[in-house]
Amino acid sequence: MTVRTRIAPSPTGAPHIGTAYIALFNYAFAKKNGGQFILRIEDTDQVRSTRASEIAILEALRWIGLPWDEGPDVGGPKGPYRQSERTEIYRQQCDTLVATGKAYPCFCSTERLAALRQQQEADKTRIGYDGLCSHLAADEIRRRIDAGEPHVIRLRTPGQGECVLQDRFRGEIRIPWETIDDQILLKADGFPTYHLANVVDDHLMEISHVIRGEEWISSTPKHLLLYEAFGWTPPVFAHLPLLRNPDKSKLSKRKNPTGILFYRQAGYLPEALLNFLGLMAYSPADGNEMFDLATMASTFDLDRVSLGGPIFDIQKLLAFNGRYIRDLKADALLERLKTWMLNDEVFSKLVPLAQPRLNELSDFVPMISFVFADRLPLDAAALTKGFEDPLRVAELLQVVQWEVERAADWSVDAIKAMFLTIAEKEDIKFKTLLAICFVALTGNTVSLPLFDAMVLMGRDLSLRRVQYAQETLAAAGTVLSGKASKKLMNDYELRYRKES
RNA sequence: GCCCCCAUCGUCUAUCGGUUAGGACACCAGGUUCUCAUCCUGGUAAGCGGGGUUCGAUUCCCCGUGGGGGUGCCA
Repeated sequence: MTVRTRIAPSPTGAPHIGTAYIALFNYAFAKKNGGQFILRIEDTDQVRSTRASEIAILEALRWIGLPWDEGPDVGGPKGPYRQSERTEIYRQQCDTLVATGKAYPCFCSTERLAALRQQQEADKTRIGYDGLCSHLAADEIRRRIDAGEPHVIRLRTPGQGECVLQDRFRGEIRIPWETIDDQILLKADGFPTYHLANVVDDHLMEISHVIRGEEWISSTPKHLLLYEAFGWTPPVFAHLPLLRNPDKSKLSKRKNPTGILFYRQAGYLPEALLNFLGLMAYSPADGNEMFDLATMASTFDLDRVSLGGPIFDIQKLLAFNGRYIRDLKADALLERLKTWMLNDEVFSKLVPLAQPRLNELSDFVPMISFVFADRLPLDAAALTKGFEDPLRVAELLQVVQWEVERAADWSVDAIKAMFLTIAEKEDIKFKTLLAICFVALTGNTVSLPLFDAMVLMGRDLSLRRVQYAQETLAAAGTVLSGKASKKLMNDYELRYRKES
């Protein structure tokens, strides 16, 4: 049997470090066995998926150095590799399930579902969908569909007994069927959910081993049930432990830089990052901590994967990165610096911004240096200058962080519009808001045009700077209490999201 | 609440019943160096608790405890 693995990211945001981590293990396992590694884009969420995010994901994976044998850009025999281009396949497959009674149409409204969820929450009996539509008579189903009533397709689950699944790392896992409700397979918009698309694609693309995050264990019974319903042989499942924040929670951008592109921008070497990721939940048999991708791919052993959730410790990554940089020959390092940021492409953007502010040529480098830095030395007092209540600054930075995360587009115009919105909603002068941001983003009260600089630094580094500023305030004792944060978030959701 | 997973230094981990429990990052001390960094040497630091199984448990089993994940017309 040919080993085929895949990484299946969802293009709904900045390419995540966790994606690279899972991809690395899939790649290593496939290559160790002379198999193929496939990239599949899971863009079944029409609302959140963007092409920009997809492009960024491919760019990030390419940068970090994990090549795929088949994918949306390079094609392959089992394409297309973008789920939004395969909807007809899912619909057909789903029809066969409905025809055999293994799945059924459900007409329940989202309102009813929300009420049901609320009720179950109150009764402390969370069991999910109650199966109201699972016993509808055939003629009624016909009638309602013909009437054009919106509906979804649900998978019929056993409701009793238990699902016994084999995890490559953990062995047998037993999950009672009664804890698994009738999962939606096809949404009202005709798009499949992850569960359907994932199973259909893994089968059609002949994926032999599904190496994915631990977060998927609890939905594996649904997947197994689907394989059975289709009469297909399921792949081997291997659930890797999740990367964690220092506080042990699932790695999140709130507490860590999680964007792959942040690491590129901050000046990490892709081979160092990859090596470090390969140390998460894994240790090579020879005990040598420093290894390249080819070595990992040729010696990889699933039996050497450990299951405790590893904390993504930037401190150690930094030390690794330093070793990699120091091991470079000087001329090779120079080349790295050029490809990184020190090149004419970047300078040509910077020169026109700096020129009006130059008196001596030697002013140039100090003026632009913040663009090339990771963390800037910051002074809490400079951030809160002119504000009676420093907590107000902490709030504003938090709002800026959220808006930067959600900005649809990363251009000068979009960033300007973003800040105008914030100034208006926060009832604060544009100028006053920007003063804080100048300090946070550039480390100075006077600097190059902020929005241009932010475009050059990229979203991930800009975001990180805002977080550094928040940390600086926190270190000076200006911290939003848990309660205040929560209130701020609710306020934010209401004022920024609902109306826009 | 319910279901599932996990558990060795602060962190990443080695150990696949018998070890002075090893390495790496961080930290501390010393040395090399015009400073600093690098580099070298040394040091502090761990088997969550309780029951079993066994001649012997960090290792196997059970129960607690702790942490994590899931419980979406998100993946």
